[in-house]
Amino acid sequence: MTEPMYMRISEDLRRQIETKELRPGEQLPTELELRQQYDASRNTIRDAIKLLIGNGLVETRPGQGTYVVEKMDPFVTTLSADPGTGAPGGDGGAYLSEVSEQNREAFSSPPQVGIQKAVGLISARLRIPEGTNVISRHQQRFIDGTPWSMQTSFFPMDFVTRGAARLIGADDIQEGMAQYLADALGLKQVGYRDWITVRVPNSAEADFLKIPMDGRVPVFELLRVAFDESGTPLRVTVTIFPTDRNQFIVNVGDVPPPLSLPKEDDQERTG
Amino acid sequence: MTEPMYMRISEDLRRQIETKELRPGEQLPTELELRQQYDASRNTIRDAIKLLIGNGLVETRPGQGTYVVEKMDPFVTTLSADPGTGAPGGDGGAYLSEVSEQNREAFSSPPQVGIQKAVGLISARLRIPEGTNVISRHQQRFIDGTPWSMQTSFFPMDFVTRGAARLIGADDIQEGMAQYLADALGLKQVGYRDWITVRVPNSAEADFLKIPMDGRVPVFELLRVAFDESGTPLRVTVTIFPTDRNQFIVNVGDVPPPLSLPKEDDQERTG
DNA sequence: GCAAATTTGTTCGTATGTATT
DNA sequence: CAATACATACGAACAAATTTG
Repeated sequence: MTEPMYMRISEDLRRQIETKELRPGEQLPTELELRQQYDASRNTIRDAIKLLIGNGLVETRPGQGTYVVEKMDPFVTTLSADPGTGAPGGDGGAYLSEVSEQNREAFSSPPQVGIQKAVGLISARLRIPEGTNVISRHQQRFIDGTPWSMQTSFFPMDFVTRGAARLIGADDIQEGMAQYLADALGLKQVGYRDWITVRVPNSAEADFLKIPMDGRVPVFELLRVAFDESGTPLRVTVTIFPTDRNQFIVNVGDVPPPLSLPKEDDQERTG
Repeated sequence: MTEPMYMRISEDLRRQIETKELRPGEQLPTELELRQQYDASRNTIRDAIKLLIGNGLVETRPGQGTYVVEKMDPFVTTLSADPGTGAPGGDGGAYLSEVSEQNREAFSSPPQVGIQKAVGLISARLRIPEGTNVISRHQQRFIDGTPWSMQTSFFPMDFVTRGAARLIGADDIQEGMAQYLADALGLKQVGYRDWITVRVPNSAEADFLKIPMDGRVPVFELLRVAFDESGTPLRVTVTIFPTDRNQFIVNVGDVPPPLSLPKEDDQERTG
């Protein structure tokens, strides 16, 4: 009796989904039907479904119903690459190639370029005074037509005056940002630091990523600071990924290639 | 008018917190008071507070009230270490030393050791048949008295029969697991792969980590598979971290040491 | 194209349970 | 034990999105 009703309902529905009693793509009973099945109020049913959404097991479509998510393979971003070699995963340059390796169709919107004053976190990470102008480049990304991530990169303004004019152009930099900064300014990127946090989306993020704006689906915030040989920050990139369809992998040392893409989302009870 | 009321209330309260109008540790008005202030129902107030909890800005204490979280510095786990050198962050061995570097007091519960049958994800990652016996070692961890993470490691059963008897002892392995396996079995760990996902906690996790069990605070699930020189998995470790007080850092290539611990949680609007 | 029916989203009100002071 | 405050659960109404006739 100690376990709340919404949790028991959620666990029962989860079991049905994991045992394929409810198949991917299938519609769950409506809230009204579930209310009758479990003899609970509509709000209690909705509390139960919220937990399933947080687990990425179902999605709700207003006006239609609640559906078991198609086992859309989660997109896996590898944060660590062979140091020195190819561009790292998750970064602008490597995005398209990494996606195509997984037999998926990637698309990036043209960059929305702007100039703004660096404040707070951005100025601190770029190590420039608050209020200094910075270039921002914002892109929205899709995989197989599904909105996947939102990325904004920030560069010191003087990169442009020193010769990297394409930074303020609204065109993709095909060769990759690290390569372009090396070519245009002689700045050699030797490493980066990623900082991973989780929070609830703001309304702009929820809107683009097609996730509920009430916080049931959190987002990863990946903040990447790239450095040159002298340890000077070259750029700050913030990427937002919805947690219901994104995962990260970090390889350290010698590791064998993955056997296959993860296909199980099993919740092993580790407690 | 398009933005729901609970969201506008949440944003107003967030502004008050970020401008220190409501100071860390301070109690928010009670739900009843907020209901009067914003002329909203109690459920709407609670929806607004849910978003603040998801952002790690406030916490609710039943019977007491809702409080602005003390700017408990988030614990930052570094997933990538100098390859070859010290034990990696987040793993059992390095946990205590990494924490003390941040001037914090760490404590690990004695391991709860058991033998269970490998199923699903565990057997797949250890590359052993389903149903094979594995050793599990479970620990709960605290920092400065606050529950911080729950970790369970899984080892093939034959490690014990081959000489690693301490694996089934309920004592800490002080020298670190990688070192012990090298000493006892001659198995040399040369790398590992981390796989980061986010989900809602189960009731056991919510109970220990002192987070609401209704999914307002998600958890990181960090799955680490360590490999030896031949690419054979040595162990699988699953660690659960509540997202409201944990962050990860990944360093790739040459990066300068962090200037200081992150102290700002500013939500830069990146959209 | 429009209206009705269906389904989820938001908001209100109320009552009772549980934890803390 | 009583008071306070959050947690759970019930019921109801209207709005917004979608599908169907």
